Amino acid sequence: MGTVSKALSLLNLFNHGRLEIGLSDITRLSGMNKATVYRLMSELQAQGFVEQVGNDRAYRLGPEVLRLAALREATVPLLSVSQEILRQLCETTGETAHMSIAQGHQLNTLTHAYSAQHGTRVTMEDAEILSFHATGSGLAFLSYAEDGFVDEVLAQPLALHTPQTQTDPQKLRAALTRARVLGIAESIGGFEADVHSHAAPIFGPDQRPIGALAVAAPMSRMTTELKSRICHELKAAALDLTQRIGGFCPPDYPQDQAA
Amino acid sequence: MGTVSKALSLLNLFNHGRLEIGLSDITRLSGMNKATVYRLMSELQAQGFVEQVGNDRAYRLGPEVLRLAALREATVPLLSVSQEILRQLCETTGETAHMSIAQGHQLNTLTHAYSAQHGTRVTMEDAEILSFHATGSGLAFLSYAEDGFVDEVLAQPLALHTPQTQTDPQKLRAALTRARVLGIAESIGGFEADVHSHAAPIFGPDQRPIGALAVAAPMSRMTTELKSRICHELKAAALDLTQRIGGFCPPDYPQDQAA
DNA sequence: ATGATTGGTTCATTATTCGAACCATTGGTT
DNA sequence: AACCAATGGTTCGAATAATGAACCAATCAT
Repeated sequence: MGTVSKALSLLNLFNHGRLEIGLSDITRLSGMNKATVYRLMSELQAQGFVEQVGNDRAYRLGPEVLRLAALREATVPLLSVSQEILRQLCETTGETAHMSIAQGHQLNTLTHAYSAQHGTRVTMEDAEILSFHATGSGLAFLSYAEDGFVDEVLAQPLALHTPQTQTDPQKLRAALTRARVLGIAESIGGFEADVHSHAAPIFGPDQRPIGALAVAAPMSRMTTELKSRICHELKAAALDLTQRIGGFCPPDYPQDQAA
Repeated sequence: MGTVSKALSLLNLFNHGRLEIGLSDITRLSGMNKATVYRLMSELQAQGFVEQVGNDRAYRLGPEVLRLAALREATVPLLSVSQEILRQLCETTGETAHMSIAQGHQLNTLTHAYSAQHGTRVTMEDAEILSFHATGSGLAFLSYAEDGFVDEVLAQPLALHTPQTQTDPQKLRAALTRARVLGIAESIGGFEADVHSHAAPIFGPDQRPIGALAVAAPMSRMTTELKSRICHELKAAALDLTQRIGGFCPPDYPQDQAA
């Protein structure tokens, strides 16, 4: 691994539970030498990717990432288009909608929208890490991911987020096959108890999945009627998003007959 | 300059006019060796900071920056708070409002809001590079920046964006002094012809400026009455933003008497 | 066919990164 | 007050990784 990758991998230590990290913690978490970490962080800081704050000198992500994100949006308007689509999707379904993308072996939520229709709702955080095997989004992504990638994910230890989490690779593969037929994956209480989520993959210019669009509802509200409305709206929304960011569905992706 | 800085500096080659760049162009623009550039870009690509697209293999910013930006927003909600404030600011003033932050020797717009009040308006792009000496935002930032920083900026050649651009360091310093007294800087047609912009600095936790909030109006609409409304609203908005991101105004920053 | 691009690769040389040990401060315990 | 265990930060010889001129292969316009 080159120096640049090492430095950038340090940025992956930050997450919602660890927005600020001190030098010693970074050293421990990364397993690198303290002097190395210090130099790398200093360079990241000089470039604005992290900043040091407070009297404990803890590091946190810097403002430079905002500029880059704004430019990325100018290149591929994934966020802005998603937000528009999510606003509509959460209204037509009455439930929480969110979008996430895969980066390496991680699936991250990037943006979400709530419906005002019900008093209770599934709540979300942006930049949250989802697991592939326990969420609708993850399964939707995997259902059209390369075989090798699926193998890698299923070969790793699969966390048991709730008592309902499916961790049997055999059964997960069966779920992926079902998802490929429907174009929609679902998870019933697999990540958060009491949450039933449906998701559809989003595709990039190379016809490979880049992430997923999902609708998450409290299990108590899930009816056959709601389920079919969600599936219908979700597929339309995911297709719309795929196309508007310049992507293409693979030829074997099931299209709705009525369209 | 370390390897990490070299790699990250390559990301600065991207801008609105150059969203995608081929290997040879990056080599030329950066002045580095082609093999070096190739390796650095490969590492950036492996980490998701850039991606290669199309049959010409051109590089563009990757999705990883979105994830980091979402996390940065969770740390310091600069963007989301700004957007809320800008929506209000553009309504009360009837003119285009925008927010920009300084990173190194660059000032970048991050987000903006248009008013629907008039048929004509000043239009903006996010992630646009502003110049310090020719914009209200730049002068607002400089008016409370460290002396050394001001010296550095004014020592560089100052671009003449329009015939009205002020490039005399002497007169610019005088403008900064005026801005310090008012808490507001202005630029009359200095960056874009026909645009009159007012701006107020935004401060970080260390009482130093991090960027600026600005209102840009067509010169033809600028009246004494509008000017005073803009100044009033702008100062309130900038103070609000500063406080809501955990920042503090320096003690010598002029507060409105009525508050 | 030709010549000039392009993206990508090789490998000996060289310069940078690495990391154990060290320093200076801070904050808590006794 | 003395002590200990943290913290962030620094040093310098040894080890490693970055460098860049030259080289391929493919594409494209002439």
